[in-house]
Amino acid sequence: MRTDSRLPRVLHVLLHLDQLDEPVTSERIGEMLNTNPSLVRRTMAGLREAGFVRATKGHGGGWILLRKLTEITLADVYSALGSPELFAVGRSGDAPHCLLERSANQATSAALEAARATFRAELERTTVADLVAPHAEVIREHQKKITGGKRRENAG
Amino acid sequence: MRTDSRLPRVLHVLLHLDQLDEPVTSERIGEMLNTNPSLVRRTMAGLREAGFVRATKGHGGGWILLRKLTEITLADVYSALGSPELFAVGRSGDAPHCLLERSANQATSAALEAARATFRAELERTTVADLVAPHAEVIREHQKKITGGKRRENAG
DNA sequence: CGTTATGTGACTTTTTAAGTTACGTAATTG
DNA sequence: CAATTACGTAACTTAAAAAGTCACATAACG
Repeated sequence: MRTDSRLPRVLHVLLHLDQLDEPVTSERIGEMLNTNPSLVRRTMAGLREAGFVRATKGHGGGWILLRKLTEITLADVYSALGSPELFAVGRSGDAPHCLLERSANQATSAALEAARATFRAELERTTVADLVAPHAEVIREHQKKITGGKRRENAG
Repeated sequence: MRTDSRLPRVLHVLLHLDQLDEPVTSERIGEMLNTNPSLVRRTMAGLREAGFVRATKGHGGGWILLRKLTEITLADVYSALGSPELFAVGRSGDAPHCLLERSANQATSAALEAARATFRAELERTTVADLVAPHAEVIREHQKKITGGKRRENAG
């Protein structure tokens, strides 16, 4: 399969939504992600169902954040995407008859599950707000330029 | 892409090779793996180049183990396969211009790299011989039946 | 020499995310 | 109300990589 890039993509979107007070259309998000609105809507659907964002229709509609980024972990986001398959490597078959094949599968699974646990732990201990913490200053500068005089409250 | 099952497959093969004193043809290995000889040869090529096995041509030819399974770690095997891409999940692009996208990518990469390190560590601390340690007794019994009275071949 | 078996290149199949198209539904504006 | 905007979603196409297949050259053995 092609590499699944939904996680970094929606993280990217959440960070942008946090910077903009008005609803952002799928069209504009599509430009940010270099893709089209329909795919954006499909990808964001999980986040909507999870209650992290809301999408409104009609004029002035689009996507808005419902929760602070400090209250959303990467694990939450990953789950909202349906917990996509993490690995490109896997077992050789389901419940094979051969004992040796089962041993080979078990060993492979053990290593993969250990890796998955590390991945989950890493996602769980990181909030979306944490992503930009290292760049907080740069981003704040950048945001000033964008929003000009308008006042804005930053989550995180 | 389809799930990469080369690691468990070659582990399975190594375990079988360890049980059989004579060279095993790609044809027979193909039966064990439910695939065809050509794919077996391609998959095993890395193990040959790494010096773990040798393939001999002609009558009575086939694959034999060159090293003890206690001396081969799963990490060795994985490397011999060319260290296939572990993850189905990945970043969203290469060196994106947008700062927020980069942050999203970095966070994703951080979690993936942590998971990869765990995977590697797990592979490194396991030898191929370890895989069957839990089943040593059962396998020893099984092997007796196979090599016992009749000279007979093991399926799958 | 004939048979067996590997080594390898070229091609097809399979699988799944990504991408695309189309259209229904809902909300806002005039 | 009508037009426009924007989401929601179904259906389809594209892309990429492992798996699978086929063909054939090469080498070893008897």
